[in-house]
Amino acid sequence: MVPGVGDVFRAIAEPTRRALLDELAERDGQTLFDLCSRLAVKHDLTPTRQAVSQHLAVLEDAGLVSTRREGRYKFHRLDTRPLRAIAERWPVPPDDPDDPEPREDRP
Amino acid sequence: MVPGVGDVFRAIAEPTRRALLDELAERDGQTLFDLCSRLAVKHDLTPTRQAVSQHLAVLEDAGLVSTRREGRYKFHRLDTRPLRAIAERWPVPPDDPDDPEPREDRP
DNA sequence: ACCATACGCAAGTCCAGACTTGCCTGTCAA
DNA sequence: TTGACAGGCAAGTCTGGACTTGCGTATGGT
Repeated sequence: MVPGVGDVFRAIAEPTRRALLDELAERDGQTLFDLCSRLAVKHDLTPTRQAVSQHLAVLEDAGLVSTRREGRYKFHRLDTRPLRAIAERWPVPPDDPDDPEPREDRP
Repeated sequence: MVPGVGDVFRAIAEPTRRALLDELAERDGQTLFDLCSRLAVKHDLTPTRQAVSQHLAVLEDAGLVSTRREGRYKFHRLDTRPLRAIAERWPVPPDDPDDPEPREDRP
């Protein structure tokens, strides 16, 4: 498929998909089953294998994940470059330490 | 409401809301009606006033838009700081010019 | 007082998309 | 070949959320 960059924004709108990106950021080249078990153990997420597979497809569509087949395995790799479009679209001012502003809710 | 930063990711997943952010990035302090007409003229989007109002509420929830009441007017202001969480969560490598990678689909 | 303006609230409709279920294909090892 | 394993495909369910409709509430002008 020619990368029309199937909506990066929509891709990262889903918590499970964000967790998948987190996992891949920590360790590249994981398989579908690897990611399934890591989601369960580290994120308390227990979607079915097919659900995860569909999420990975969305991420791949968005260009955020690239894959490499090897025998019966399919390895997944994170590609953060599409995220650059966000930073470029709405430039963020430099961080101001004493600025009581919302922080993200991650563990 | 205490800013739990009501999902910044979900907020920017919607095309109309992204257009609203674009408008506010270009000109701060616009009212609901201002934004409605600009959406129509510049983005070919014609949602009803209520739809836009609801979108703005979502953006405000996410901390991406702050508001200031003045008489019967309510002015909206863009705040990109919550977007910093995205850049920090998945660091983007420095730009490599000869790198045939997806670009965004904006006009 | 009156009316237009600027906006909010609440209930209802409707569809994209997240998730499941069931079955199928391909790969490797014994 | 047989079985286990890694993954894909397709159809169906169901819920969140985008959008509309209709009415209500302030504010400001004349």
